[in-house]
Amino acid sequence: MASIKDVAGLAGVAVGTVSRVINHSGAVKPETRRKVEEAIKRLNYIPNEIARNFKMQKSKMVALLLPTISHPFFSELAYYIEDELDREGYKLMLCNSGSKPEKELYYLDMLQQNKVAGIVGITYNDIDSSVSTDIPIVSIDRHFSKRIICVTSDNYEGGRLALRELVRAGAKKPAFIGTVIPVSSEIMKRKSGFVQEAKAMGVDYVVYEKPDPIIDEDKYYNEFFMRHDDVDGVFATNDMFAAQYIERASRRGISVPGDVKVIGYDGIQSHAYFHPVLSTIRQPVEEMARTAVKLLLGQIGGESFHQDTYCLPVMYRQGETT
Amino acid sequence: MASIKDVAGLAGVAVGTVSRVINHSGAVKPETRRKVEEAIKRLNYIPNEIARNFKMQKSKMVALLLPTISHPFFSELAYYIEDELDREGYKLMLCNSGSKPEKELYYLDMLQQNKVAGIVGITYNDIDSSVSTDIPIVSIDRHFSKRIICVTSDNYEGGRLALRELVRAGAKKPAFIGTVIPVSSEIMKRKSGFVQEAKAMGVDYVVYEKPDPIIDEDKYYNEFFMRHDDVDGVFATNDMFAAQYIERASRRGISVPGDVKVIGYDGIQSHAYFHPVLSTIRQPVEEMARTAVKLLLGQIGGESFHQDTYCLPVMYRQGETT
DNA sequence: CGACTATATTGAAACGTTTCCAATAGGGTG
DNA sequence: CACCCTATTGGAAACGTTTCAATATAGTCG
Repeated sequence: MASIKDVAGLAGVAVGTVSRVINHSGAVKPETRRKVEEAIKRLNYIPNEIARNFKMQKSKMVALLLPTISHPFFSELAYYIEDELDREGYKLMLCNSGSKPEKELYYLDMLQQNKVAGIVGITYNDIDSSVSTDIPIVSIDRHFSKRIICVTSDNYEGGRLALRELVRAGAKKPAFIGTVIPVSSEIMKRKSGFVQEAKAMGVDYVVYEKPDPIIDEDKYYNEFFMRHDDVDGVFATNDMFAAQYIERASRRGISVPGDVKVIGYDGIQSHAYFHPVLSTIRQPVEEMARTAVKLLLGQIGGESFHQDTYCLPVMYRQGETT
Repeated sequence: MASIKDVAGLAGVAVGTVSRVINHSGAVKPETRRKVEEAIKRLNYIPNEIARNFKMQKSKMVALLLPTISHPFFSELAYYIEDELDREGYKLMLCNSGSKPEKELYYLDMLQQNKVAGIVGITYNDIDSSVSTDIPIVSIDRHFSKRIICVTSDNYEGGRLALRELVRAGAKKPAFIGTVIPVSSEIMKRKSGFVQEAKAMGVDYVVYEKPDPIIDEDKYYNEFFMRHDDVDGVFATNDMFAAQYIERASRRGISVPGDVKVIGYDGIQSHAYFHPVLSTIRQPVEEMARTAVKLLLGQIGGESFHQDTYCLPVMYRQGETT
C-alpha cells in the first residue's frame, strides 16, 4: 500500500507538500500540485484515514446507541441520522444495546476507547455518570443532565392531543396503556399529558401500565380486558403496541374503531400499507434526527448550548382506528 | 488524557511492560502486573484504540452498505449482523446508499480510506471492479465474482414454492410482480423459479416487472389491472410491495384472498400485528446475517473459501392472503 | 541593485501504541 | 564456581499523517 512518502518520493517533493496538496491547506504551486497529483494517480495512493485519526487524536465517527435497530421507529431515525452525518463528513457506528443496562455501559466504555467524536443515545440508564470523558452526547427522549442535550418531541402535548382526539372520536372512558420507562424518560410525559387533559376536561380515564420487561403478556391483557371492560378508547405508547392491542382486542370480539377507538404514537412510515392504518401521534422523526445531529456536531465543534432540551412539535394523524 | 507513558512512569516500568500487561502478551511478574494495574486505576487510563488501530494498520470495524436501514428487512438483518459482530469484538459502521450507484462508490472509497476490516454489502453496482484493495467483502443477495462471497436465500426455490402455493390456494393464473434488479442479482431467481415451476406444472402465468426507479406508480398499477384482469394470484418480490399491491387492489374492489391470492417475500417480523398478515416466503434473516458475518470474519482471519455462494433455505409461511 | 515581502517548500517532531531485540537477573546443573 | 537457560524487563523503532518553524525562491519597490 503506497504511503504519502512514496508519493513524495515519486513526485520529488517533501511529504509535507503532498499533505498540503491532499488537504488543500497552505499554498502550493500549480506545477507542484500537478506533479503530486500525477504521482498519486500513478501509485493509486489512498490517504490512510486511520493515520489521520491518530495524528488528529479524533475520529469522524459518531455512535448511535439504541435498544434495537429492528424497531421501525429507531430504524427510521437511524436513517436520517446517518444521512445528516454523512452530509457533514461524519460516519455512523451502530450499537444495539437490547435495552440492557450492562450492555449500554459496555458500549459506552468501548466508544470512549475508540475516541468517537460523539454519541447519540437512546438509553435506559442514566448514562451521565458512566461517561468519564467529556465526549459530547445528545440523548433522544431521555433527559439526564445539563451536560447531555436532550432532543425530544412534545410528549406532553402528544398525550393531551391523544386524549382530546379519543374524546372527539366519541370515547367516554379512554385508557392509557403502555410501558413507561422510569429513568428520566420523556415518554412519561405522554402519560401525564393524557392524564392532565382528562382531568381538565372532566373525563373519566384509566391508566394501565405495562411492566418492562413483561413476564406474562397474556395475563397483562386478560387483566386489562376483565378489569376495564368499559374502556372505549385506548392510547398506546407506541404504534407497535397499539397494533398489538388491536390484535388482542379483535380476538375477544372487540371491534376497532367500532367498540374501542385507538391512537398510537410514533407515526411509523413502513406500516403505511398495512391495516388497520393507525390513528397516531406522529413524531417528527426526520427533524428530530437532524436536530440531534446538528446539536451534536455543534458540541463537537466547541459550541456550547444554553438550552438542554430541544422539544419538537407532534401532529395528530388520522387513520382508521378512530 | 493519560497515556501508556504516564502509566509506565507512575508504575516505574517501561512502556513495553505496560503494553504486555494490558494485552496479556508475554510474561510479566505478578508483582509488576500489580503495580501497573494500580497505576492504570490511579490515572484512570483508557487504552487509545485509535493508536492501536494505527499501529496495527487495521481496525475492528466492519461496514454494512445497504440501500436504506429504514426498510424493515434490512433493519432486521442489520440487527443480527451487529449482534454477531459484537460477539466477535467487531464494530459496525452503517452506510445507507439510497440504492444510488454513485453513493455506493463514494462509500466504498471512504471505507477503503478508513481501512475497515471488511464490508457486508447489499448493492446495486457490481462493486468488485470498484474496490482496488483486497479488503474482504461479503455480499448479500448479489453474486458478482469469485472474490466476493455471496450469502443468499434459496430464491429459485422460493419462486417455485410461491407458484406452487398460489396454485394450491386455487389460483389459475398467477402473476409475478415486482422489481428485478438486473445487476447480478440473486433476486432474479425468484422470477425464474416462479416461471420454471409454472411451465413445469403447465400453469398459465404472467410476469409484470416494475421499473426501478419507478416514474409513474399509478400508471404501473392501472396498466396491470387493465391488462391482466384475469390474474387471480400474485407473487410479489417483497412483503412491502405485496402490501402495496393489496392496497391498490382493494381500492379497485378486488378482495384478497377472495378474488386474488397473494404471497410476499421476506417474512418481516415487525409486521406481525398488522393486517392482512401476509402469506409469504420467509427468508432466514438471522441465519443469513450470522452466516455473512462468520464468512467475513473468516476471510479477515485469512481463511479462504472454495465456495463462492452460500444459499440458505426458505420457508413458506401461511398468512391471511392465500 | 539591495532590501523587503509574499509565496513555496523542506525537514523534523509528534501523536500512542506494539513488537522486537538486547540486556539483565536469577536459578538450576554439572 | 562457571555456565547456560529462562523469565522478565528495558529501550527503541516503526506505523502515516499533520503541523510548524525554518529556509529558499521570486517578485516588487524605492
